[in-house]
Amino acid sequence: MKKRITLADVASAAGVSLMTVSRAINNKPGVGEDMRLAIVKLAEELGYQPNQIARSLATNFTTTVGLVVPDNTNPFFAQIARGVEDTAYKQNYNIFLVNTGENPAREQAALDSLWQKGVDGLILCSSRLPGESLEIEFSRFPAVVLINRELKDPVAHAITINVDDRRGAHRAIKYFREQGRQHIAYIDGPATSLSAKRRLEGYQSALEEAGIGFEPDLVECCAPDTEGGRIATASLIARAPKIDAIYCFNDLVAVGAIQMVRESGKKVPEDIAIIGVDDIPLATIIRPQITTLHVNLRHIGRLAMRTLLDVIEGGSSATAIQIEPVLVVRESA
Amino acid sequence: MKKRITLADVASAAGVSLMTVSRAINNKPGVGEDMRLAIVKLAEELGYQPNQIARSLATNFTTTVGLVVPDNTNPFFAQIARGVEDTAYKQNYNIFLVNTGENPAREQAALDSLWQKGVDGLILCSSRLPGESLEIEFSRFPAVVLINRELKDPVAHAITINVDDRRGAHRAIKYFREQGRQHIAYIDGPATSLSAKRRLEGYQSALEEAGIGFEPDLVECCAPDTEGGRIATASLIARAPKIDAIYCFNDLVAVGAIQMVRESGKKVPEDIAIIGVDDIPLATIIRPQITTLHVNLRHIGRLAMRTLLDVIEGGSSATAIQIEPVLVVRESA
DNA sequence: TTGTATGCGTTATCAA
DNA sequence: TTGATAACGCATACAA
Repeated sequence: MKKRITLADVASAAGVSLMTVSRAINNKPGVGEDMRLAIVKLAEELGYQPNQIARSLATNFTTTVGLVVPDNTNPFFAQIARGVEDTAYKQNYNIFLVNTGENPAREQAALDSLWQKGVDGLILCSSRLPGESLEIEFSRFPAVVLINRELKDPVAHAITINVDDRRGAHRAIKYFREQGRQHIAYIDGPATSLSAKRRLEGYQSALEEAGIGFEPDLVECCAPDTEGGRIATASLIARAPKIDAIYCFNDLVAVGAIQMVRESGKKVPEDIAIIGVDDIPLATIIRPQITTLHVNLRHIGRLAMRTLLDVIEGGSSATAIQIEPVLVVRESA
Repeated sequence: MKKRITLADVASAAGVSLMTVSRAINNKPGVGEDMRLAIVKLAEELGYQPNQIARSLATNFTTTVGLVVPDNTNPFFAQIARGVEDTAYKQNYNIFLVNTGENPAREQAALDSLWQKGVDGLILCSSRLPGESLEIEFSRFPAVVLINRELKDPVAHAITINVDDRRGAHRAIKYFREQGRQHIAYIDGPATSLSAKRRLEGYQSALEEAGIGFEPDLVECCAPDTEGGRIATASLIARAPKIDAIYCFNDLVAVGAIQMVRESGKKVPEDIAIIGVDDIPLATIIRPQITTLHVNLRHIGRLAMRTLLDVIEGGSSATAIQIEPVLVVRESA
């Protein structure tokens, strides 16, 4: 393995002091322009690359941020991660990716580890940590962006980014109503999920706003996948044969719903219209293509990173950001 | 933001020297057992967490590795990343995730950046770098694992992991032959792709082995997605109506093929059998469920990280690892 | 404009 | 078994 070239190496090769080289390379004032050019050129020739570790020890900055997600395999977080990394790259930051597997202990361990590595900031997605633990994290990390989690009270250098699930549900229900649908069911995700709670609220309030009452019979919970959608739809149809529309927790559930509706001899969307959430790639692959609520997740990732950098640099901004989902009308509704 | 507790703080609180604390915490010899316990306990109480940056500067190790992928949004790499992170976590390592977007310049910049951060090793997926550049990287990183890329000559601390695409193609063709299929077509991916090249070779040699000649007319290239599969299948059917089996570059292509076969009035698998590659989640969601070549990508990720750690720790192993795909028979063939 | 001393928090090295 | 001192490579503060 090759030896590392240090500032000292460049300095002695240039016949100047270490500090002059440092200033030249970091574009700091106090160096003659001709000298600077010569030094930069020499450093390049020698193949000098700054040792970020030494730099970090001296400055207390690492140009490094932590990204904590439940599972980077989930397209939802994968898209966000991509967005985060995109703008991180542009700003010469690197990201530590950590999975928690929905396990609070592992999440806590991950945060400790990131803290020991001195990250400049933290992007925390769907944290499962209790509120008190979060507060402790806020107090030790210089900057935190929280995605998909709400805060009771605003915190100094913490910013939350959430999808406006209530608004999304409103859009979907309103669309159903405009199509003349009368009996709108909702298949919700696991009760533990924050989004599930918010979407249910949205569904409920939208129905009331539309003048149709909320019927508990028309709501069913399920695992947030295709199989869950199949099961929930089957029992929904059995229990309330009159339903003519189903709002689904996500697109995978919607796929299961579509399959089950068809297997029961009804047509999508003629007999039963279906709307999903997420706009995953699958939504345009299967037939009928799924009408769904779309959010630009990669954009959220970029926004999160930009916001985090703002906080790190001291230029604070809003403390709670809401993202509006857009209804993409395709074939299932 | 809270002040950091350092070794010195613990030392003065314990009334001993800095080094004694260091030894106690790192379980190094030279400390009385009673003393060690007392110090560890005190450190815990004070909330001491080692500063990894200082430690790295002193030891030249960072317990950090770089993971470079074209796009972490692609399920193929997302699965691998998850596997890598899983075992990294268990060994108290953190991973830097970087996307290249298939852009060699960005890939090179990413490697420089990781090198500056002093990573202990590198996992490089589907690198687009020319061979000479790769050699330079091998010489400066302490350890490298290359996924989905082959090396002409074995390199000291570089290890390659590849899916045995030729073998996979053989399996598929053999299965088709056992079913009595006579005219087996192949829809290949983009010619630039290494896997595409290997799979085509496998298809060709398998046909020859089976005693049926290779007909160029039965091969079509396409974009590696559903739309590509649709287009390729359409022209394949038009050109060679007698085909009764299609081996597809991946599952998305297979989905397109299935759709197009059906739209042309034929049945899957009765008239035309279809086999894909990858076993993505979609394979079990759509009907008919796709028969496909499965590789455990998460396992590959874990293997990659384990292997990398072996190299870092000096315990070298094999230099080229091949992973065998498994044929999962479902409904499409 | 340039150079010198000092410190960042830790481990390695030697001495007690 | 312990402790003092010098690195690690860089940047900050101050002196020339």
